[in-house]
Amino acid sequence: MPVKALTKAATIYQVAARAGVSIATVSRALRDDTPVTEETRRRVLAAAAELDFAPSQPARSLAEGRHAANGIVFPDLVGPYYAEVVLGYEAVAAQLGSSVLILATRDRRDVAAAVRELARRVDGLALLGRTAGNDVVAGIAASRPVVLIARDPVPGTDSVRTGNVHTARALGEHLLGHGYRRFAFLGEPDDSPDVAGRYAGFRSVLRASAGDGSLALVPTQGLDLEAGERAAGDLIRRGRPPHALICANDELALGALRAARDAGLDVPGDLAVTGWDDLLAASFAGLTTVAQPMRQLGATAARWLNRRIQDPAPADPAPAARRRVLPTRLVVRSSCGPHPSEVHET
Amino acid sequence: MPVKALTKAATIYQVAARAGVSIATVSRALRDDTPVTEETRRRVLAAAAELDFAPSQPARSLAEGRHAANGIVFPDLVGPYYAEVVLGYEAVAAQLGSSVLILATRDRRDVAAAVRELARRVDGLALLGRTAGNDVVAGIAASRPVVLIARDPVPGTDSVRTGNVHTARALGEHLLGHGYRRFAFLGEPDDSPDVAGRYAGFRSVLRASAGDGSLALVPTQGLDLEAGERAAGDLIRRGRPPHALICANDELALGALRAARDAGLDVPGDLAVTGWDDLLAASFAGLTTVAQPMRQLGATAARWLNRRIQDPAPADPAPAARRRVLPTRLVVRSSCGPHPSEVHET
DNA sequence: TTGAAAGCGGTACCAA
DNA sequence: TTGGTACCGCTTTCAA
Repeated sequence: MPVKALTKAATIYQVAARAGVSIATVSRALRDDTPVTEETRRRVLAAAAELDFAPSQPARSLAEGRHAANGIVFPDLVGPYYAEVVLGYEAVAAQLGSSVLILATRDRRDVAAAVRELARRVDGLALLGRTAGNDVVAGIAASRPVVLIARDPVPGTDSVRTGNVHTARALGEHLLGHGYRRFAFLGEPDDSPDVAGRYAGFRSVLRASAGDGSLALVPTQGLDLEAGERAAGDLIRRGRPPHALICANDELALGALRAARDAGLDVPGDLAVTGWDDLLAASFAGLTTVAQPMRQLGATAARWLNRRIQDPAPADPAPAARRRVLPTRLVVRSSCGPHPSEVHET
Repeated sequence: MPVKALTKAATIYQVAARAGVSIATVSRALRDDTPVTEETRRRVLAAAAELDFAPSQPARSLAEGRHAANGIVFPDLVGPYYAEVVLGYEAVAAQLGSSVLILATRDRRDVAAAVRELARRVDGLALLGRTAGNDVVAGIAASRPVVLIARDPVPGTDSVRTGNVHTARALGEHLLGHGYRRFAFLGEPDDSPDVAGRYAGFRSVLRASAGDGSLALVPTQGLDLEAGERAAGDLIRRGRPPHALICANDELALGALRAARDAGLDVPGDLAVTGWDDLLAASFAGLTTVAQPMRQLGATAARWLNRRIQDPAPADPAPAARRRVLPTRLVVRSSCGPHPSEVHET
């Protein structure tokens, strides 16, 4: 079979000529809503098929005044967290007839420009985490629907997130139940609202517990495995480690587990460790952690965007921003102490 | 600060009017390549800024005859594998000035239609794994550059993949070196060319080794953790398990580890287990496995597409399809026997 | 250096 | 039910 040469796509004019009708009729026949004789439609479809015709999306977007595409911006895609969110977003967007454009801000120079550029190509936009400044968000939200995911709300903009405080409390109570009293929190609350929420929630439990518990904050450089290993290692070497190490996420916790192992400490005997996210690796490391409905985050964002795009969006009585906090779930494993497979719902 | 109302974007005409020039001049001033007086440019830029002007991408695409966007199709995004590939792709595409559209075929009804639809929106397309039939690929490749990633090559179409046979051999030799003789391969070679390659490579080692080794094929339903757990569990219960279980990927292997643990078998004492992919979880499970340059797969695809799009693409002496096989690396851990941290490059 | 105008490939209104 | 045609918003000759 010979390799077909790259052919430039056929246009609606060629189809019209071939079918012996006007381009208006071709357009109608192809978008089967409008009145067209069965015979005419047949001829048009035949011509289109012969020419392997596919309408130009830019032309269509220009004429229709919509992109039929949504965007999603995320910091990264390593670790299942963002990937799951993106997946949930894509699934719903596709189902609602929109393509999905992605933008990873990872190690990009000018994030603001990139986000604005993306905005020019989509009907609506989801921003995951702290990927762009509030000013950028506000600027974009002025011209098209925006939904914030897992991020501090910006006035007038929709946002979905998962609960941190509530489950952090549940975690704290669980650990107090184990009898631990000296805690350390691994992570930088200033780095992300999620971390801040987790820290705050945990701290509030200790405060409420009649003061018989201490909590040290151990800031980390980032949220990855190496950062956890380093910070936990330092903490351990400094002597007199806490009873329990609350890590802002699973990667930090996995790093902490490594550090503990390297230092010859038994987990949870000498040191209890907990994480957040419930990565696959957490299950194999026996890590007590918190599971989040990540896919639902993305799905909700996509659904909301679709609604905003559909609706006329009344300009003056500015529509109230939607807010939603999805529930998370405490997953108890062995790293926090001896009781195998209890699971708390929150 | 009041919430700004959704405003329809300004057009080039409004900018032109405001700056007191023609739209042609605005266009030139904004794409700074063409000759425009400094004074004129200043006025145009000012007007554009005041109106918060951003050119319409569909209009631009239509006029320029290019989308300035590439697409990537993948089965899923769970597990780091695809995510990494997508990330590598996005990074390079962005750097080369293209936006990225994604399409997850996961549980979609009409994949072929979705892929064709995506093709209408991009200048070039990368297909990851067995996401669309060869006929669909050929059809799309006729009109625009396509690169296949981790998939059997289609005549006339570029493709990048990682090596399977070679490293599978290295793995086989390593295990023979451990003294194992009775092997089982977990996975369905017919499911994917990768699995087929790994199986073939491993088998060839045994064949070459003077026949003193046996290899049973244990087909699985899919490549996920549960499938591995089920298949390995069945195998173990059937009695007389092999010395070593070669799993087609890490998820299967992790499942097998669970099954072994549940059956009270010691790994690697009673049963050695190996995987493929080097997931994060593999490291915590002490799993011997094979690491692949996933990000490079995506990056290479993006780079090739860009080149194809740039070049005139001579139609008649049909340009030869590019092929590349990226090297993989054997990662030896504890699950295959007692020698802690040796690492083979392949 | 600038402006006028012809596309780019569709959609949709208005007549016929 | 169909055709003619005016847009959609931008790029890019061609002249001035």
